[in-house]
Amino acid sequence: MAKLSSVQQKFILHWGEMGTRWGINRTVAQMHALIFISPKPLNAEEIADTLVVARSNVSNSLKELQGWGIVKRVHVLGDSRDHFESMKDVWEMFRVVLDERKKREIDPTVALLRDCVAEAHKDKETDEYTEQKLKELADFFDVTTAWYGQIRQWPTGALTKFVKAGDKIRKLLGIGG
Amino acid sequence: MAKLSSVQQKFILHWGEMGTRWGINRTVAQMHALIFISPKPLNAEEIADTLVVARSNVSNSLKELQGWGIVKRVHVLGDSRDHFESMKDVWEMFRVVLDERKKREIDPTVALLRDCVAEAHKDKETDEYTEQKLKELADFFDVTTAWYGQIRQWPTGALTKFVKAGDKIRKLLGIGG
DNA sequence: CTGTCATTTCCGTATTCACAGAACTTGCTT
DNA sequence: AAGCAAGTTCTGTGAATACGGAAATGACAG
Repeated sequence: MAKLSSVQQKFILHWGEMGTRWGINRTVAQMHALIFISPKPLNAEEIADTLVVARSNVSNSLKELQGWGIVKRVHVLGDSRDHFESMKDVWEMFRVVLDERKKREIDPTVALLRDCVAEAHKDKETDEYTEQKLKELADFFDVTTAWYGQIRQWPTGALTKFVKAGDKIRKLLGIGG
Repeated sequence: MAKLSSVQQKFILHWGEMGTRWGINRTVAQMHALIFISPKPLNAEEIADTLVVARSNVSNSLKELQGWGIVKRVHVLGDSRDHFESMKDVWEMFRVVLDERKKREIDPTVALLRDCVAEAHKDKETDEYTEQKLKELADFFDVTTAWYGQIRQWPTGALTKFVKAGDKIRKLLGIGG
């Protein structure tokens, strides 16, 4: 994988750009792309050579990816160096990322919103309207996270079934469409 | 709203941080927070004064927010200046943002992935495994976007019903849990 | 114990991005 | 038609972040 094919390059560059759009460092995302499409575990040097970035950069970015839980350190027989491979299943990979983002970002946000609502209710300076809007936001996150909590444990493939069952679901819930 | 209450400040700052985590400029997110919790439409100067940022910055950020479709220009009787207000309904607001992100980021990604898969299938340099993984990614996005296409048109409140109907849904889809 | 290889940490530089202020444009008012 | 107010665009500066290279640490073999 030292030399990338045109297709591999295209994908890795695009994935890097996607990363930046979602608050993920470009090279972290590129590294993830590379490891994800690699048929075999890669060591740090291979990664650095392939993407033309410094070893130190690779080291830090690998730690980041492992922090997200989507890349794991593995060992290759007869090679003392650390190797890295990606979580293989796409569905599980996104589930892991979403779980992590929920933990890091959504949960603290809901907590803060609840605090704000409580405080706003007491103080005199905060407008009634503001309090209402913050409450709506908090409720929104509560519902969506509860809902995510349900579907996250569906087996892979259930979502496809769900899409196909569209009408039935609507009837079951008694909603228009 | 020229002077912010402690609660308002806390929320606006947090929302700004959240923005950066999701690839949105901090002050753009702060401005959105401010406009969202404001009981009345705000003009550019008020926003600049309240958040202590330059008018030019406000002008650009407002354009950005309008580009996302979650802030609109409105007029106030007896005032020639432009005023701005946020989309009021939280659910619709997030629907709009998700639609936009799908259009800007997901759709082009799927298109690129399909290109990559097709090209990889022809060329000799790209590993079979890589092709397989890219296909899985593309399929993943196809299913999730189709699924989003369904629930995005559910009326507000349907998601709550959905959460409560958890078991029934699972049975209907014939999946374990 | 010593030397080698792999990895991580540290630090200064470089690149990128955000932003303020000025210049410019538009449109209204008289 | 000149002046003013509001809004936008442009440009240089500053801050934040990313990154490369050097130094340090750790792991192992002889």
